[in-house]
Amino acid sequence: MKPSDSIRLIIIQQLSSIPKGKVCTYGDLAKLVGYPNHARFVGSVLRHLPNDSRLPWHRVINGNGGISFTEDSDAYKLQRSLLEDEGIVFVNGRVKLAIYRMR
DNA sequence: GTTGTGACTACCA
DNA sequence: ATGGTAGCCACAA
Repeated sequence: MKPSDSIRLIIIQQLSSIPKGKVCTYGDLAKLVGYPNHARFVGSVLRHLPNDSRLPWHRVINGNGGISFTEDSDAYKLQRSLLEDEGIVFVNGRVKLAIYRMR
């Protein structure tokens, strides 16, 4: 088992603890699990998640408060609608500040 | 080894 | 606000 595998597990564990209606950034998530500067790695972990995973991957957004997909992509539309279903409001492509962020 | 890549960030002009 | 750049670091080729 590679060291990065345990990081992966911790990231997934933290991810699953994000409550509905809240979101977290890649960088913050990385920092939460004790690995600052691993924002990209977090993204990489999410990218490799199985499609049937029940993890709330959609609650992870970038540091600008937006979705890290191009606006015309299917993934963008999916993530956004999932968040809006949880009551998260978007303003100008960004998550509205009042609801944005956990902890 | 080396190189290129990315669901990222922080800075700076 | 916006665009470019430079760190960042695991991973795949």
